[in-house]
Order: sequence, then C-alpha cells, then structure tokens
Amino acid sequence: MAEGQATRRPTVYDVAQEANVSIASVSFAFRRPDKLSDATRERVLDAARRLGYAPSAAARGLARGRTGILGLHAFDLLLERPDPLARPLSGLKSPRLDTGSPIGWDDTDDEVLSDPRAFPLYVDEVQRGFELECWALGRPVMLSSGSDTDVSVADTVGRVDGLAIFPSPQTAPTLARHSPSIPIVLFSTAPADDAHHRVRVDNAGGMRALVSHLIDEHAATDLAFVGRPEAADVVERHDAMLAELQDRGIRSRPGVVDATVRGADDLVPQVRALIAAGRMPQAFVCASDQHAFALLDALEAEGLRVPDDVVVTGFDGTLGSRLTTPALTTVRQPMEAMGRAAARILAGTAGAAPSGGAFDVVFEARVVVRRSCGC
Amino acid sequence: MAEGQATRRPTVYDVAQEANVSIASVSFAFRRPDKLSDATRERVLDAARRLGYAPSAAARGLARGRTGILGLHAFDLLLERPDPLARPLSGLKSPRLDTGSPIGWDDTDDEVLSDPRAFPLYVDEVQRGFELECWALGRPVMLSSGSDTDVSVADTVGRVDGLAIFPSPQTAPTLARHSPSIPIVLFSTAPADDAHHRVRVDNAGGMRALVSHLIDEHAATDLAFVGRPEAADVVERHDAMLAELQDRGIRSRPGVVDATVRGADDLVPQVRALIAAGRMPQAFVCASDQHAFALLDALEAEGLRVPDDVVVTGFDGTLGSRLTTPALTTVRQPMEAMGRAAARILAGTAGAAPSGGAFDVVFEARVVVRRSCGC
DNA sequence: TTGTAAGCGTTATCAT
DNA sequence: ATGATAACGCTTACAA
Repeated sequence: MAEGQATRRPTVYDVAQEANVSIASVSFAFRRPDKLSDATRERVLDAARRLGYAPSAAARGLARGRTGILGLHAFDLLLERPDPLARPLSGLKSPRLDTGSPIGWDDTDDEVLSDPRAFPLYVDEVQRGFELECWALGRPVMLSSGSDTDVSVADTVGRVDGLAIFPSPQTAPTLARHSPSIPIVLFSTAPADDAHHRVRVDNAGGMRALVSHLIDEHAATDLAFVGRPEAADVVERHDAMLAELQDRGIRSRPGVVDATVRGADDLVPQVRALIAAGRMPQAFVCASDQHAFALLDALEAEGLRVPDDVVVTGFDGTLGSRLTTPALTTVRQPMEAMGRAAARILAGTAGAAPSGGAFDVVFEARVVVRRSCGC
Repeated sequence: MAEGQATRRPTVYDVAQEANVSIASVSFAFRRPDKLSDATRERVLDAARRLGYAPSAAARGLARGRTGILGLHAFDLLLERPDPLARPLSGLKSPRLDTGSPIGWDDTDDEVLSDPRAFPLYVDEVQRGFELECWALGRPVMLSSGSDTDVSVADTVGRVDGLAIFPSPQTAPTLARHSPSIPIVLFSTAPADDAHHRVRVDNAGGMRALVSHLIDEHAATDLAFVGRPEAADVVERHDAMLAELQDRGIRSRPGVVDATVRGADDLVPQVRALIAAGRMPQAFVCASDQHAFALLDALEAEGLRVPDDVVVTGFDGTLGSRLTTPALTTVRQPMEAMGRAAARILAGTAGAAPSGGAFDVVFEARVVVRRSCGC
C-alpha cells in the first residue's frame, strides 16, 4: 500500500539544524523573508529544498487559528437524491491495480460514469464556479460529503475557514450552531431566520417566464407539473407555475406527476394512466432537467412524440439538456456564477452584507428555448 | 466581509468545562466512545452540541501526524495551457453582491462559463473520478493549484496525506523531494526514473486503433497531425500515428500542423497554406479534442466541409466532442476510472505496487466513431 | 539580524 | 473510568 511512507516528514527543526539557524529563522524564511538577511534566507531555503521540507499545514493552522481552506460540502443525501436518473454510484467496479498489466475497457464502468445525464449536474457546475473563484483567490478548496449528523458536519467545519453547502432538509438547524464561528453559505435555500448566507436563483421569475412562453408562443394552457414539491426549490417552482396561470385567469389541473423514484420506471404507469384517462396535458413542466430526462424516456416508451404529441420542459439548464432528443427547453441557472459568489462571500471579498446581516444573493434565471417545446 | 467571525471557536477546554470533565474525556467521547461510561459520554456530546463544538482538524492533524486529506493539484500552467479554446478565466465579471438586488444575467458570464468546449475537459472528468472514490472512502479532498515553484508545491504537500497531480514539464523533479514522505501520483506521464506512482492511458494503442480505422474504413492514408509534440501525451500520440503508418508501409507527410496558440486564429493561415499548396490531407488527426474543436472552426471559416472535404479526429473523448457539428470521432480515455485509481493508490486501498516499486497503471483507450470521420 | 520560548487544540501515555 | 500531562510543528512576541 501507498500510505504510510518510509521517511518521516522533515520539520522546521530538521531544516534549522541543516542550515545552522534557529527554527524561528526557518519560519521567517518563508513567512517574513524581509526580516532575514539575504544570506541566511538563502541558506535556509536551500536546506529546505535539499531536505524536501514542506511546512505542516496542520501546525500552521493551529498556530494561526485558520487553515486558509474554503470548504464545499455535499450531504450524502444529495448523491442519493430522489431525482430520476441520479444513479447510485456505489457498485462500481474496482479493478486490481497491482497486476502490472493494462486495465481493460470493460473494467472501467466508463459508460455509466460518462453519461451526460449524470454529469455535470447542477451541483457540479456550481462546484466548478466555486473552484474557479478559489483558484483566482489562491485558496485551496476542500470537498467533503457526509451525513447531516452533528458529528459529520462538525468534522467538516473543523477543517475550513468557511463552508458552502448544498442543503439537505436538516441542514440549517444543524449548521446553526457553527454559524457564529465560521461563515456558512447555503445554496438554493429559501430565506429563514438564521445567520447563514444564501446564494440562490430567482425560481419564480424563471418559472413564470417559462410558463409565459408556453402560453404565449405555444398556446399551451393545460400544464402538468412533474416533481414532488418538497425541496424548497421545487416548491418555489411549482408555486410560481400555479401563480402565473392564476394571474392569467387560467384554471390549473390539480396535483402533480410524482417523480421521486429513480429512473423512468415509475413514470411510465403515470403516463399510461393519463393516456387512459384521456387527460394528457399539453405540456409537462418538469421540476428539473433530471425529471425531464426521465419523463422523455417514459414518453418514448409509450410511443408519444415530443413536442408533436406533448411538450416537455426542464429546469436548471444542465449540459445534458442539450443532448436529449429533442433538445430540452429549460430554464438556465447561472450555476458557475453562483458558486463563485459563494466563494467570494466566504473569502470575505464580497464586501459587507447589506443591512448588516447575512448575504442573500439572488441570481436571475433565463429561459433557454430549444426543440422540446415546439420551437 | 464574512471572514473573521465574531465568536471564537469552542475547544475541548470549553466543552470539558461545560460538561465538568477533563479534556481527555472530551477527546475520548469522540474518538474512543467505548472507553467512557455512557453517562459521561452523553454529557460530553451534549455539551459539545450545545456549544457548537467542532474539533480542530489542524490540532488533530498535528497530534496524529496526518490530516486525512487527499489532494489533487493542478499547476497554473494547466489552466494557461496552450490548447486551443482553453479560455483564460481571468477577466470574468465579479458583480457586487452587497446591493441586495438580484444579479442580472449579463453579469454572470454564463455564456463563457457554460461552454461545453471548456468544461468538462479531461482534467475535470479525472477530478470527478478522484472525488467519487474519495467520497466512497470517506476521505475529504483538497483541490489546489499553483505554480510549480518549490514553495507552492511544498505548501500543497504540507496539507495532505497523499497527492495526485496533473503534470507540468517541471513537475517530476520538484516533486521528487517529497516522494519519500508522502505518496504522489502523476497523471499522464511517461515512466521515468523516480519514485512517483503513475496513472495513464495507452496512448499508442488508442492512436493506432484510430489510424487503423481511418485507413481501413475510409481509405485515408494521407494524415496530418495537429498539435505540437511537446507534452508527453502528445509525443506518444504523434509517434504512434507515425508508427502505425510505417508498419503499414505508408509514407507519412513531414511535420505537423501546429496548434499551440489559443483559438482558431492561428489555424486559419495554416489551413489556407495547405489549400493554396494543394496539400490538403485526407484527414487531420488532432492531438486532443480541444485541438479538433479549433480546427473545425478554422475549416468552417475556410468553407471546407467535414467529413466531405476532409476528415477530422480528436483525442480524449470529452463531452464536448459529442456536441460539435459534425460530432467528433475520437479516442476516449476512461478518465473517471483514472481518477478513481489515483485515489485508491493514495489511500492505500490498491494493494501493493507490483515489483515492490511504484504503481504504473495503464488504462486501455477506445476509439469512438462519430460523424467527423465519415462514418 | 537572530534566538528563546510561549502558546495553538488535539491525541495519547501514564497515573490514579 | 477518568484526569494530568507531554508531545505534535509552527508562529510570533520578546530578548539578546
């Protein structure tokens, strides 16, 4: 095994000895080069290089009281999320690496892992934005995941100077305890009575614009919402759809098409029921692109053509939405920008929060018109 | 600004006082729950929760000698890489977050950031595999970037228990000093006389298979290589193309189409020159998908149709290669699997390296046939 | 300009 | 079962 190396890591003491100076000088050579004479500085740096000295971030963090790292945390829940088509990533093959012979294609699970319906998703693009900004700021990023138990969260909190989080239902209360000591940013969470910062998208505006498009351009007024209004995001989108219809004096059909189970399997019976009852809507408005992917599969399985027989729309604007057939009309969130905003807030480069409290940054969403609505 | 919170982080001392026990008991409550009576353990855990105690990873790391974190490092160079279409990500807008009003679409740079030609690339998919495996292993991941100076590298090394790296030319020697103390994995680097582990792809096999396809299926024997054979990967691919041609007794054209500058700008003159000289090849074999993207643009600018007038192929099999028009025939690397392999090596869950030394894991590549070759 | 020494918050070894 | 206490490697006054 690779872990547990032979050689002990060199420390300031080793370098100090090698360079014939005190440990303070070693430290200064790196942190306060100006406080040292050129000669000693060079001597120290040289010794450090020779020894392969790498300052211990742990020791530095302890002494300084901050690690310098910004964290991005995803709860397990997220990866086990009920979105259709979010594959469980357990059960992947783990080919032996110690045989010395090349690893065959069939041992890589590449088909599963390269599926654009599974990557990059919303979280992946937000993460990328976070990374880009941290890179620009010169700050390392720590990625972690875990349950939303106190212990797991605390472990993550203990490693970073600030933490951005994709929320699980239990998130806010558990985190509240840590808010006083480090800044915390929640993505896609409705405002609440806590001290967390927030970065989110204008779900209502995006959904209303989408519904308006369907009504105005495609005369579609009988809309069925696909998704379970539980997560804050989905609730907002659902509400906005209903609100836009109501504002226009259009009566909306009751209930939603529930798509909480993985894959299209669960949608097929519901689609069949709608067909049988002669209640097919003019358009399925999905809570997310993921839901739309699954629905497209279910509709195809039942021989329905999109957009000819029925319109389908998504939400998020992930890359995968460009790759469906037909390409998906959806609402794009500026995910990278959202990730960047979170990083700036945590790093303290975003100015002061308005009204003294926490940041609540809302981004505009934008309708992306493609083939699936009939355009 | 968010950084620099009001409240000091609670420590073991605070919890000990709150729970009326010694600091040792606090530590035990978390690390060795069995060594404590149920009563005290609960009392401690309760106090910890009440106080919002999060164990300091820095202190733990110091005491234990390991941080538990696995690192993935990218040199700045990589992001400034000479690949066509790799945009400089500096110069992005940074909208004010403190105004309290929604952030407009035009302030997000979303068009640039969501370009599938820029994300996800090779490094992004490898990174994802690394993350997936670390997540499965319950290990946090640290992402960092920086120059390949001794100081920058050492800083990263000091933060992790093991490090995977996308190489820059200077990488190996700088890192060699640290190899004795922590395990290091290099991606896509030819074997050399050092102690680093390696995870790479069978470039030669992939390229030979691709060239064979072009010759056998499309009778294309006049191939032009696009890319500058400098990086190890590109050299291997170039060499393999020449070797396959030679093995078949086919004379290859001298030189390469150089595509080291950003964008298609630089390719247009070269394409023009080929046209003018009546020396257009039957196929352009590009060193990477990125090169192919740029070339497709250049060819279109010159009014040449792919694959009718000339064939184009890529290498890597990134998502973007599915989205070009025509879709790109390319060689896919199992990038996620490569990232996962690196994580397993670093975590020590990959067994022992063969022949006692370092791991050198080679993955099979696979030709992905799409429209751009005429199929 | 350089050295001495006191923390920083854990873990782990001894005692009790 | 619990409590003292000595590391762990670095930063940073303060001395020299």
